[in-house]
Amino acid sequence: MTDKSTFYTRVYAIARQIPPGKVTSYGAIARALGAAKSARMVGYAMGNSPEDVPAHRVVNRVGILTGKHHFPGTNLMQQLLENEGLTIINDQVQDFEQHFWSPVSEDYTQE
DNA sequence: TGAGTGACTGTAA
DNA sequence: CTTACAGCCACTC
Repeated sequence: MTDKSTFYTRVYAIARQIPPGKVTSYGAIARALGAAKSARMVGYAMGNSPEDVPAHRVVNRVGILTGKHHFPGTNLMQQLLENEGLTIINDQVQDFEQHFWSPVSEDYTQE
């Protein structure tokens, strides 16, 4: 715990960069860190993510709130996303690709 | 030190 | 189209 150079810390750094009203996938964050195969670790890291990390903006590759059960509330994650202006139906983000935000795309120029 | 686990992803049938 | 299986890395006990 004394060393913050863990993989988790890097995940938090990316998660904090997620703008409001946007969502991303675990694989996208993992890929941004250069460890695309460690997507599971990303989700696992979210379980220990501090409150300053919008973990509710992180979903799986299909836009489903896979980690909503890890939130204190039953549907808190969904409520938070809806509060961001997103539409959640059946624990799934509607127009996920439309609200998808890539952590690596921040270096790219928006078209 | 070793084995187990996981908020995932991609490919196959 | 849907369902199933295997791989993968980093962390904890």
